Amino acid sequence: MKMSQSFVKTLRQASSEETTKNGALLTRAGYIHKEMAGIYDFLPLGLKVLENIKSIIREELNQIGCEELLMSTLQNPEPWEKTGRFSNQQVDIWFKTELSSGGELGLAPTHEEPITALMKSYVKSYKDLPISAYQFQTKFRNEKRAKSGILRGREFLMKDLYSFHTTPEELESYYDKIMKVYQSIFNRVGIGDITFPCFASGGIFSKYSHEFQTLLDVGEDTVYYNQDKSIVLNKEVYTEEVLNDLGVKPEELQTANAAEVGNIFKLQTKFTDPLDLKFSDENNVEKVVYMGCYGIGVSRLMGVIAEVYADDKGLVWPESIAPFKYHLIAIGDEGIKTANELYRKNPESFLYDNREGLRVGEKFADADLIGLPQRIVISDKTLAEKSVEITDRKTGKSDLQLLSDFS
RNA sequence: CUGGGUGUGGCGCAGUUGGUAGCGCGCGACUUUUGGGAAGUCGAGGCCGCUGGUUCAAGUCCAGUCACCCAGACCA
Repeated sequence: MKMSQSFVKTLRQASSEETTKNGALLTRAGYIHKEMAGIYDFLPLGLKVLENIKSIIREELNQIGCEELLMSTLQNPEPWEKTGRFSNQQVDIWFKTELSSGGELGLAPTHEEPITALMKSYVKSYKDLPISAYQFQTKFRNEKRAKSGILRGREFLMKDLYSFHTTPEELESYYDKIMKVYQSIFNRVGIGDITFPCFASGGIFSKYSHEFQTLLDVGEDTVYYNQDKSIVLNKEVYTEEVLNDLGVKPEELQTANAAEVGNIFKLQTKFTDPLDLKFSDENNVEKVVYMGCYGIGVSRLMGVIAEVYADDKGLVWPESIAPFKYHLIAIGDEGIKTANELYRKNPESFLYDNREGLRVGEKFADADLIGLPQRIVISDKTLAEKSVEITDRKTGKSDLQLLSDFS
């Protein structure tokens, strides 16, 4: 991408409304634009990061046989009424709207009901199971208090996966499988070492669930963990009973702030029962389908990663999700000529700061702010060595590398 | 939702006891500069969140309303 061709501009100062690193830096660097509290646009660079995260998730899920689909945002109240979740008393974060004919609709805050209803068209026999289907979808939740940049929004991108099984045992082993896949996803996006499966409340679904919590100062959750972090539990389930279940004593636990980046539930028949999703077994006996659901807040994850890696100069992206690998800056006529050639050969790899009339200092500052893994500078100085200068964003270390290595 | 705070050019802010707005950055043009956010000259840009009220006169006072921020509560 050539910066001269982008409508986006970096900002020296973020709006004072952005009080977190992720909100302020993503705004300044031109990744996001705020519409309203908890409602953001993703600009070209931000979209690329989102897409890169999605690709990693997609790869990992497809690898274990999950199928991707895309469901509707507008929700028919009918299946939700069968589980009691259309009522504002039960679920108080609905955005609702209506048809011109007067009928009521909801904007999906999640998709357990519609996907269970959908599966009724396709699940008849034990031969049809198991099924696992996921989507990347914009969810709407009328949060009383949106905050922390893109960490808690009213409109956000979520990956939601649902699995359907013939027995609780099959659900159990699938759940364990997803747990491992999630670890792998969080490793690949660069936060594996500070992200842990965490015992949490099952909410209205079940006694316990697992959250994936990333240790983070601005995280909204408080977690307790032991030394090697093999046991992590959310404050909301910090009771004597739970500590006994897990076999830990209070004095063995430390506390930290954390952000929930994923959550997995064994729903059992919580939804399949009221929505009447059944199958016939080998003996032609009708049974209720067992179900699990597994979420990752994709846009939140982007914010968490920004927050985790950012330094005082700006963003620092892990290479796996960076919008581009290289930030290209040319100095002098010869430098520009060489940079143009380099860019032409492989435009996908470079964010090329070819803006005219800027001093290099500004370009360097913007490169630090935007946070691509490596900055490449081409000038008379480097060309004299038939080289380019490569600076690692994270360590700040510079090296000359032969120009020929890039062709 | 409860408590506190804030709304003034794109962004950050200042506006004394009421007398129809100013600074910095950014933006545009030109000149000189050019390996870490340059300098000069000229210039554009605001019915002060919105509505109503008090007053000869409201950015300033009063009431209402909306939005945003923080803390808490909530969070499938």
